[in-house]
Amino acid sequence: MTSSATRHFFVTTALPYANGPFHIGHIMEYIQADIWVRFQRMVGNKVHFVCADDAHGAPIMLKAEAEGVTPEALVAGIAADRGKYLEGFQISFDYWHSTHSPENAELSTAIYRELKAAGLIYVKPVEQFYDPVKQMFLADRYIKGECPNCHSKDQYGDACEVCSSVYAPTDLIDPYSTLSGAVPVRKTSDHYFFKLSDPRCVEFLNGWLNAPGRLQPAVANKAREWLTTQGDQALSDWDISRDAPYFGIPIPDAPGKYFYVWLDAPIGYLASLKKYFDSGKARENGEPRTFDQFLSAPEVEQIHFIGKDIIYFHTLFWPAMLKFASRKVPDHVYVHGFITVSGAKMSKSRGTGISPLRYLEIGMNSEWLRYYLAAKLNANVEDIDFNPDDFMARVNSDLIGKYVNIASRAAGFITKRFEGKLLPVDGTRSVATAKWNELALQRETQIREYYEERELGKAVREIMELADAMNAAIDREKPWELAKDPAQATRLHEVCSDCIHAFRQLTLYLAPILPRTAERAAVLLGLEMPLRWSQLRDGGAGTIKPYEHLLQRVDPKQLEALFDFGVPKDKTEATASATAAPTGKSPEAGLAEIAIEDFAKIDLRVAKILQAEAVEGADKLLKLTLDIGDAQRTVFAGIRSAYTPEQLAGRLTVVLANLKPRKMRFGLSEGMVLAAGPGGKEIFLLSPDSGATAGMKVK
RNA sequence: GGCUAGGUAGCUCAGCUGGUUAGAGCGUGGCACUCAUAAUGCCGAGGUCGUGGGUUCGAGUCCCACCCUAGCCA
Repeated sequence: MTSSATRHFFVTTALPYANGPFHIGHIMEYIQADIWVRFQRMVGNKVHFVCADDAHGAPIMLKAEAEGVTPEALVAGIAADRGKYLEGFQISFDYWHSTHSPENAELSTAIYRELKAAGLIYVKPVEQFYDPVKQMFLADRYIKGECPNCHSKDQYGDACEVCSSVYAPTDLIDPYSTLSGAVPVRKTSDHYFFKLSDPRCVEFLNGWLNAPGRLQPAVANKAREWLTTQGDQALSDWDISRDAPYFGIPIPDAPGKYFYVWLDAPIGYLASLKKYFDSGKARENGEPRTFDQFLSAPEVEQIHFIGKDIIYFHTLFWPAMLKFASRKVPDHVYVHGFITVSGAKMSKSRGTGISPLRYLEIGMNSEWLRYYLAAKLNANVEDIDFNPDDFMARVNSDLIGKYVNIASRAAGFITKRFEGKLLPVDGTRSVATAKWNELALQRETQIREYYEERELGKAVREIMELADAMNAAIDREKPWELAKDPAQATRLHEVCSDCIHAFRQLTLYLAPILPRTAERAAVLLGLEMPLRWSQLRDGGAGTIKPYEHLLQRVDPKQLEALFDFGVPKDKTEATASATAAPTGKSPEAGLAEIAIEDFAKIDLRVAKILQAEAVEGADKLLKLTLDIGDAQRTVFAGIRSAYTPEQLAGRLTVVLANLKPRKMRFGLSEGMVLAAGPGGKEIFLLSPDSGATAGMKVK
């Protein structure tokens, strides 16, 4: 029952850069947005949900060149793969387009012309590094050199990774192009700028940012800080042009100039929507208006889901661009944090993180992930952690043990004893389960609000509380005992009918998160599709089909397979392999006594460190080659924060030689060197007194 | 370095504008039960709320400093 009028939404997720497949972070964002979108549809609102590939820019141009294909072909290849991810995770986009499209070129050009007409575009010469071999200007990331501050070699053009100082690429000592190796030359070229510092922009943005409820408070704060900072950090104008060669959209009346990819990327939201309308798909979805009518309609709420890394573009440039191109501005930008894996930041280069494709390929249920993420997501800009043990516990306990279990406990009786027939809901009956319906409906408003506010974790908690209450009520009624007494048949029928009605309501509450399970449950229950929030109040008599399992449990083997890249399952293991002492606790407090036989199982030996080297891609590990007397061993030790390779080579230490070898991403670690200390810089490697030689047993 | 957010039971997280013995779920210990995908129910154990100061009759909740984590710095 919606008392308010139907709302109309235009919803997007951030456009993924088309130089590679989706990673788990993309999928998380899509799942978050998709759950919200499905919820809105269920309560009767109209949503048009689109996205597109972000196809332009130098990285794609260069990658295509490296692979010997055209940028178009590269992007098409990426796009061809998108569908299996989106279907696999049940992301219900209405349209998926590309920024490399006629619609986007048309819209970008039009918006640019309007900004120009508004007096917000100007041209200014810019001196930049230029690669004389590749014959192109170089973005900061394509220039390396020696840090002007700490003199570390091979630092990028914008900041030093060693001393963290920030500088201009022209400050680098002995700069070189990472593309050709050539020494870059300075060259001047005209660049086009969007005058964000214009008082009109600043005034507009102040108003836009401060509109109540528009942005999450943390996001509004951040944007306001950017907007109001004075001095050399003050808001500056935005360089929106790039010189040829560039894969992008040509700037009108400016030969050899292209729009910077970040100008046409957000316009891609509109381009995708336009294509969706022009292709007739919007009409199929019940939207009679044209693209222009819809986009400019005041009641249409325009909403962007994005990650916290691109707040700057979406809260300053994007609304300002739209405003001064005389268009409607976004109503909300909803920002989420990143996903970490076992507490470690995911990173493609390090190979950590979860491959969404692998997740699907090894047969893991997409709804497990949808549920797990929903259980952890909130409306804040907070990172959330994917923890394998937590994942399994959460999914198995909540979805199987609590939710599905309710149907599973009652359906057998209904089918075998009552020919599948349900009694209608009746709160006046004396059975313990009869009151539950009322309880479930009391929580409706709250659950609805949580969905609306993107407090998915809270919604899940609320729903699971209901499931707990039902399971407890079933235990009070003991249907298995009622079943033994023919005189109690009616009572049994009442209890079990209540269970199935409860299952229907829980299914509806969970449907935005578990669309496929909800659909299968709907078949079982004979519910009309698509599912609607109003079916919470159905509660009549009905007939169900014989029950089949709707969801499987998470199998630990699958989780192992998911992480079987040699990545340590939890990052403490990697460091623990080097620090034998339990941190912070005295041994007598932490460990039980052992017998001498136990100690005899431990093969400790003096080892000579023949070689020590940093491990590329692991900032905590050193790779050690050890002489342990009769053999050489490779050991990865998490001691890089305390030792440099030079300090270690040649010295003696103690190694646990019969530790089960551990496969790591970087290779096999065949032992553990002993060290003490809490970690960080305070790690102290053990050494024998002088006279000891490699291979001697420690006893 | 500047800024932002966070640091609460083994794990994942709630704790509104400061107010009686700090909560939940999972895990764990015990008991019960067997309808249910080793599912469910009942009872219990577990926290000096990052550290150190301060304000207050009273602080996880406000202020200051510091430590740690993550991110942003166009």
